[in-house]
Amino acid sequence: MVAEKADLRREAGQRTRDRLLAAALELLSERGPEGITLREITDSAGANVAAVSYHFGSLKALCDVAIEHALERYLDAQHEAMGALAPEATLEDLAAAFAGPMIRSLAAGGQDLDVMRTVARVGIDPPEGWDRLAGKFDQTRRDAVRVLSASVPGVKEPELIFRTRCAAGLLNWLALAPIGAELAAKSVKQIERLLIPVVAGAFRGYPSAG
Amino acid sequence: MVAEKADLRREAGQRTRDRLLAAALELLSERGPEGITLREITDSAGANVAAVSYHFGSLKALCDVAIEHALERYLDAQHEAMGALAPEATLEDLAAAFAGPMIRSLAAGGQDLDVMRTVARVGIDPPEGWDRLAGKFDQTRRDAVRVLSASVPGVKEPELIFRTRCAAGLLNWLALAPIGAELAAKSVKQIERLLIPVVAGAFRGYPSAG
DNA sequence: CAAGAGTTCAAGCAGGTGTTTGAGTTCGGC
DNA sequence: GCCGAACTCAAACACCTGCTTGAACTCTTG
Repeated sequence: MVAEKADLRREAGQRTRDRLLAAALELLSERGPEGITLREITDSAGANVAAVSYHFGSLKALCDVAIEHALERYLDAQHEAMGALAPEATLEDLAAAFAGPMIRSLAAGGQDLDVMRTVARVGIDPPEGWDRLAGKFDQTRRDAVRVLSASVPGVKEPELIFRTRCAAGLLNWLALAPIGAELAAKSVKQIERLLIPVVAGAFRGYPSAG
Repeated sequence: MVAEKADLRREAGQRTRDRLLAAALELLSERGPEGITLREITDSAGANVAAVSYHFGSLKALCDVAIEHALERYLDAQHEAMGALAPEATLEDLAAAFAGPMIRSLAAGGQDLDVMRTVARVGIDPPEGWDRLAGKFDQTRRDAVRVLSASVPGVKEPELIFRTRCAAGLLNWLALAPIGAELAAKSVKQIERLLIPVVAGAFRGYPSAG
């Protein structure tokens, strides 16, 4: 309780660092790492161009940190949703948990949605970004397959993984495409009513093998 | 049969125009309109930078023409596939027709896949691009809903449209994301075996209302 | 108070951007 | 053979890119 001196210089520095990260996240969610400009970020954050070099070393490093932060928040949300699932959960339970973070982010907008869109872009914009981060999605995929293998009999694991990746891809598409923006105008309940049957149907497949 | 003089100047001009369009299409499919460079296109096409201004007026105009061409080829393929469907086609028939062009393009690669990816990017990269082209997708959507309304009873048309857009979104995601690249290594038959149950399942929804 | 670390800032750098220009080449029509 | 149209080209343009620099400012420490 002693060395709690408020070093105002460091606090101010942290604040501009955070503002830079927030501005970068918002712009990354809109245009991706390639469509972003150093001056855009610093203008939006109310900082000098040199602040990026000072706090992060380079524009690319700032983007990497912002993306990593976003991915962390994304995975936390997914992990929390999937972790609460019992192994004998129904397909609808699984679909609701799997799509839950995206549905809530769509309805909420703001930084939550920025996070989802930024992560979604990882899958399409920079080939090297995906290579570095691909492994991070394994856990959620395994969580889903665990439930699926009970709920969708007669379909082998590689195919269940494929269906999980399709469902994730669809959700990512919603985060980025105009249809997601239209969806975002609705309430959580309305979005669930529309989306969960689709996700669950994709999981189950047709004709069903069981 | 008379005025068929071969004007070599014009033919040569058309050839560089076509090379520019082909190079633009390939780069657009990889990085989208924002991630593209004039010199990249002209280098790849073996043309001078001024050729773009001469033949198209500007880089943006070249991209617009390339995207429009791609969209045309895309819609032709979809229209052909969906047009052959009988109103009483099964859900699997519909899914096979709906996903057919994408499946074949994934397996074929090359310019066919470039077309699909370029069109897919229209949905996410430039907000104004979608506004201009959104109407072009209505016909295919109506074709799908026509079959769906018979095969998926108890679900109203707006929801059927939503499911169709989800299916299209998933296919677009496959065109752009790494999972599509993995899929592309397989044969048409293998891709169909994996993908059609997912698309048909998304169309049908779960639990099925009928 | 002076020394110094942490942070911000205007200015400037080399290099890349899309576009224009004016001369140059190639060919058909007279 | 010569004119003019179609086309290509190197050079230059004004602007924008990410990044660095050296001086300033702010606050802590001694």
